[in-house]
Amino acid sequence: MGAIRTARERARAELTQEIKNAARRQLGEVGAQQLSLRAVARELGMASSALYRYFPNRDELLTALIIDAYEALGDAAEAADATPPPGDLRARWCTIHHAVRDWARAHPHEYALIYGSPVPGYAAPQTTIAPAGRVPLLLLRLAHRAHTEGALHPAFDGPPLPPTLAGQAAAVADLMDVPLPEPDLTRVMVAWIQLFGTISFELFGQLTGGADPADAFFHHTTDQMADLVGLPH
Amino acid sequence: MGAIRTARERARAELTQEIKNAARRQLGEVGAQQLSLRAVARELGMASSALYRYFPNRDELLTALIIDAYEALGDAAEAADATPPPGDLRARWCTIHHAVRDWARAHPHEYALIYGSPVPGYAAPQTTIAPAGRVPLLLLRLAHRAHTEGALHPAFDGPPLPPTLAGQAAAVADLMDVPLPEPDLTRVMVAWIQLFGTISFELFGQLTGGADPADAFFHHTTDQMADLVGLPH
DNA sequence: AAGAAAATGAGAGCGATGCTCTCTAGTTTG
DNA sequence: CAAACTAGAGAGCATCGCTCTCATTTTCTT
Repeated sequence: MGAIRTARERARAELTQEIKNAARRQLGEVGAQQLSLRAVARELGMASSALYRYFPNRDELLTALIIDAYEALGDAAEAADATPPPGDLRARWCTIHHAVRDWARAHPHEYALIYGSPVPGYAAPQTTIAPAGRVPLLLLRLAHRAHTEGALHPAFDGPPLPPTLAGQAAAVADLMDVPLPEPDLTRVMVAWIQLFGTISFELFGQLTGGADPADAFFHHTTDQMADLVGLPH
Repeated sequence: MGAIRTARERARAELTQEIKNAARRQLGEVGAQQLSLRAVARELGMASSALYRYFPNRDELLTALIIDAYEALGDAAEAADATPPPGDLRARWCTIHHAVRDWARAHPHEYALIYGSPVPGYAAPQTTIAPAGRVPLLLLRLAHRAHTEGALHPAFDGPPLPPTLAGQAAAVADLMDVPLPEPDLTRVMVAWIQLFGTISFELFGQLTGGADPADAFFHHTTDQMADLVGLPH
């Protein structure tokens, strides 16, 4: 399967990559809105119509970039997660958080592509769901390990879960294969939203005039969310 | 100043409004990306070039819509805030949260315009800052009133504030004219980010397969954040 | 090995966009 | 009333996404 048989297939795979690379470069320069197939073709020295042999339309190219971005972010988070001692769950939690933020600030347009407003009339295809779940999965597993070690002690209980929410949380636990009690899982979801909410606000300028630069605030909320979730010190 | 002198000025003011209205209608139908000046001009029965007498370019039109959207959201939040008994701070908190979510779901494209990824190469002009602060200001004032009544009791303290963050929080308190202790103000910021982070995730499809529909989750986190901030029951 | 089939790339072209320029008709101001 | 200003229309430019056709090259089948 991995082996590429004919020369044509090899050339096709390479050109597909080169197109994505050129597109990603332009994405970083002018943003998704201005990304133009013709400009990509120009950069590669080919006719614009030839691009349509590789991507049926502009949206499909963007979708490919979206998936790549999710994977790159997932890679960055997992690589960072491997740095601290595996048993130091809080250090791993914080390291992941900062890795996500660092990646977002290093690739703002790619971040905007996956966590900004989706292209209108564009529904995220099934293929994006799995890669999009990598970061929350990391966080869930950390909490789960703390839980199995009996070391998960949330800062406060909060209101009890209504049945609907408990059911959804159980479904997520099942889907992700992370058997965490519903209230704990819900708290991780809150922390997950806080993580990306903070980064989005920072990148999209909502923090301007408030907590900008946001380093201190981000560091603080990362810790606070670890407390909320209940990771040990 | 409010009085419009000449017939020409009156006509200009009206046409400016009609252009914005038509643009807002199209925004709701096709989204910001596809919003076309020519289509707006067509709808109004005028030449596309005539639009440029009113808005120097497409971005300026969008900026006008952005400001209107912030104001509409602020109006919705303030109107909702006036519903519960003024002394029931927790009810007001929850009502504001739900009003913001309801407005966002009723006007997803306008929400995406102000809380999605900003148009690339587009910096939010100064004129958007004040209207953008209306919702967080409401939340801050609620917390402040609870504080002056001695009724603000956060669910947990969390880590102590580093000096940088304390300074920024103090600056916000000063700017917003809400003299709230820095740790309390920081907690309100967390809740504010949680509010918009949750709505963005819901609207932009990140919750798909997890907490979707998000009613139960949203209700729960609203309450949880009220606990975190320390509003009385 | 030879011929059929499939994939690839180039070019022209369509309808549409944002925006500029020029010209005309009308309004306001001194 | 005349000069200055303003609003609108129309033509035009460069660009875009995308389609269609045609020639060339590669692969598959016999």
